[in-house]
Amino acid sequence: MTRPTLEDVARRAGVSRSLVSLVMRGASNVSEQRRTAVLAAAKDLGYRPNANARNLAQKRTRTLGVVLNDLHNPFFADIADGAAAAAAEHGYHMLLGAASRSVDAERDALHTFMDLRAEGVVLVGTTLPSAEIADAARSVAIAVASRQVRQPDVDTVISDERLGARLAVEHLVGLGHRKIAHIDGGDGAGASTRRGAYSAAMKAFGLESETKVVPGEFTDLAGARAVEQMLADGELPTAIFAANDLVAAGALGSLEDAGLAIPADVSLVGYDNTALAAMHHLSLTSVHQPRLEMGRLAVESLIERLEEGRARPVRHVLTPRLVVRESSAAPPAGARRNSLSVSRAAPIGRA
Amino acid sequence: MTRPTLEDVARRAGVSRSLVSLVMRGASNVSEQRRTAVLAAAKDLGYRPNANARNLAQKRTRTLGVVLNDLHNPFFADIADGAAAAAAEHGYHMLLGAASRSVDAERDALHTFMDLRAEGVVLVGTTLPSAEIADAARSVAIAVASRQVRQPDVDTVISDERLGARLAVEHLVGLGHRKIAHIDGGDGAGASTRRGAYSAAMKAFGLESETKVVPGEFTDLAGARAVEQMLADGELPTAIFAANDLVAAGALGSLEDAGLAIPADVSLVGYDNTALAAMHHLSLTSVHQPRLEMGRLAVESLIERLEEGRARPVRHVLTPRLVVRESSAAPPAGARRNSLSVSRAAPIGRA
DNA sequence: TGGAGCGGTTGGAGCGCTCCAACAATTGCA
DNA sequence: TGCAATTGTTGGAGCGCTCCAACCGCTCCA
Repeated sequence: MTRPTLEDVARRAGVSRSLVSLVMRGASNVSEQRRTAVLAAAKDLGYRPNANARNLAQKRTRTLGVVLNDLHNPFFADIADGAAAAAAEHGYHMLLGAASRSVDAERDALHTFMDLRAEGVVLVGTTLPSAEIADAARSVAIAVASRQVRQPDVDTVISDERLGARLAVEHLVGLGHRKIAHIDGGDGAGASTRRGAYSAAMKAFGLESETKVVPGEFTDLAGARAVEQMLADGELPTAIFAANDLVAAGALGSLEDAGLAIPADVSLVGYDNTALAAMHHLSLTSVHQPRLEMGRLAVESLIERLEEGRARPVRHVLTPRLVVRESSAAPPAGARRNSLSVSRAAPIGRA
Repeated sequence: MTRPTLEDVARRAGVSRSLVSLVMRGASNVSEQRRTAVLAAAKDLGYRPNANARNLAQKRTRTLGVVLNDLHNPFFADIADGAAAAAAEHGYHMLLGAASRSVDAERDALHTFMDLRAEGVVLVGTTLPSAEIADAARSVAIAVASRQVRQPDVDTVISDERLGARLAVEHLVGLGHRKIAHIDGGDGAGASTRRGAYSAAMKAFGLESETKVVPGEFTDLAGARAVEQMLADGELPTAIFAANDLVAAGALGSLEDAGLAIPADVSLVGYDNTALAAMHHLSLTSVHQPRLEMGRLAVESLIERLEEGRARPVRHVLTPRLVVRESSAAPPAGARRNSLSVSRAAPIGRA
């Protein structure tokens, strides 16, 4: 598999290496005759320029790396898509590195990009210690998406979590709810921020005393369990604000199994507005984050650093919005002053 | 951001470039004293070897590229995870290229990897013309996962679709179903194979006359629409074999909305056994493909080519299995000889 | 008629590394 | 005691490209 080089093409076309190089780079002042000769020779030989040699000689790579904490998270996938679109528009190659939720894998991917001399790296949802990020930022432009990192030289793109939680709570309060519980994401990435934002929102609406956080994690099973726990404790609220859509979906399942109707008996709000929430069958009210936009801004921040020489770090805080679907409505008539007393009925909907 | 080179490290440590190179590559016969001196100098300077220069000089990269047709497909993500694990075990770097379901983006990613002189490339679910794949295979080792490609020099890893469909149909037949419809994936990747496999399975069980393909695509909305269509036509079968889990989920929603219970009134089988199917709330019986294994085998095929010099192409056909959950059961009592006559009831489960 | 200017082309140096032959310093053994 | 073998270290060539100064042959115009 020894691939042809510039030299081979030059020889076959009867020109110098330099001329071939010019043609390959699409230079303008090359005679049409030679250009076609070179192109033909290149095609015959199946020649493709060696990017390693080119990068070395040019001292630039026009490549951006994106490190994804988890390939399975649709939220991250959207950010990557947004980043890809922006990279393409600006004429950069984009490479991905996937870390299966392992810090070591994240570090590996970051180092691989640094070694390849990627000009910038976007870290998406990574759990790398900020000191390491700051360290890397000394030799490559770095933007962090979907995580708070306050470091000089590191750009960040996040969405306003406090606002997101407030939108959810406000919506529910507007519908007449007071007992609004939060099933949290445990120690998942961003869970504590969201939990805090929920508490703050409750307080802002004078519902501090109704604040209730039920421990969970970012899975549907955790959502289901949390609801079962609430049912067992006889402390079901009239509305649940779940840490994300997956948790909300799990909660919904358990509620229906318990014979409760959504949203007639209990309202449900998720977070992230994933495809799951949009599913006709679930139709979850959910807080949307502008994911594509986040990826795009991360890349554009890098490009500002690279091409306009910006040095001062930038923080983008994007505005989430609430997408209202069918999982939220006014609380049941009798529940406005009291907590709903649950009569466990036989499951319906599934025989 | 001009990064330090070997030369800089050598000067600072008071040794030759060669010695630094040896240390960086972990060579054994270097005195302990110099090794620590070099390491210290490298650390002070924040030195990381330039992979471009190294790859160029070494004429190898120990890098594999993975081109994903779609970052959002959890099926592909699992294949990538399997590939990553195998690559790491064999000491290769793995880079991802994501194409948002665009052939052009797939081609771009493939070419980027070829230009970087990746030693092998795994194409996951790509829609690239086979001629192009064959062409690329002349200069880099290529394995294709989750798609049929019969080309010399190209390894393939697929799962046995005919068996998968047979498992689904067999399961339903075993439960007593005869009217088993298929909601297909339209012209999505692999949809026609699956459709054919369904027809073949129906025939194998002597149910050729009951064969019914309802057109759809790989979305939950299509699944929902297909069911609505069947309801409108008054031709609801007792069981539905959906092209994938998303379609099954959509179908389930429409069925429940129509007041039908799953699996009491209609049984449902999905495909891919995604996280969606496993969700407590849906609990879909589904055909599982060994996805991680597929990724692993793709990478191992490449490594056989690279390290053992295998030239003859290899085709891995993996065995799917059925994961039975709660969406399938025996057909309703009266339905065994006749088609179910649907009495449209008010939706339940959701008020 | 003799430059200046221009489009097109070329050789050579250099990018940061590896690899190899060669060498210096030590050790082992006849 | 002499020489081979061994261990540790080094300079230089070369990987495949880009970039730059220089050059060639023309045309154009003073």
